[in-house]
Amino acid sequence: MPDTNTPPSGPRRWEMTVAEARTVQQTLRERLVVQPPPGFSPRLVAGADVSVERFKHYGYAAIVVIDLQTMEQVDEAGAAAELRFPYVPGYLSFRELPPLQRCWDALRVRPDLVVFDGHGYAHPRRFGLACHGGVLWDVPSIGCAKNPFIGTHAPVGEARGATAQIVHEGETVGKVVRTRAGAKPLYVSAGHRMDLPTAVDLVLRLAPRYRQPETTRLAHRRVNELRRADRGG
DNA sequence: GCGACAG
DNA sequence: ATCTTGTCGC
Repeated sequence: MPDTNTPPSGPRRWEMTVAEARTVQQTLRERLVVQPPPGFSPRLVAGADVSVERFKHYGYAAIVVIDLQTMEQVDEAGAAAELRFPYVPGYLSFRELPPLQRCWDALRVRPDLVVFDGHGYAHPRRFGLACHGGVLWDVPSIGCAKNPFIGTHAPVGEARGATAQIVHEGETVGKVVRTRAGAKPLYVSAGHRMDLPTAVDLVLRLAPRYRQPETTRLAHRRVNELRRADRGG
């Protein structure tokens, strides 16, 4: 019987079936906090991302931390690891969190917020990657995906800052956010210790110029460096 | 039953 | 996610 990845510490096992993973999601979901801490004003913001070699089961993960005031990087950690869970829509966290966990453990600073490259609350069981990671690490988090997953939404305005609600099963689970005019919008949802308005506000602050939040851009650049540097060596 | 389906 | 160059546009 697999461990349920009980936070905040203890042995965590990732060898499990999709059915078992679903049970883990439903169990951990009860720990999800849907409001940010009182007076939440993050300074250290982390971005997490994973890169996978095509047709391989090897992944390169990275977490990069920036100071929101200066937008400058203040810490970073990377890790290469075998991905022991397949990509199954709805269970992305079980594939990406193991290598990201190693990055998290290696960080020298404790971020006030983590932005994940994937959905959070906008998930079939309301427990996407950002929710799972946030609960495991007990840190406020945001899900910021490049593509839609669940729900429907009205057309998004063309101007930067325009948004549209993502509705699923009669509930607003996230928002489509235009971070840059002329670019595809982002799909934002709350993770742990977070709410939708705060998540949208932070994503726009983190992406003043480019489509993706600065945290995601840096993490993405880092994992690709790790992947390219590893082949041939 | 059929199609859809984060990275 | 990854395979991939140049090219159109602000």
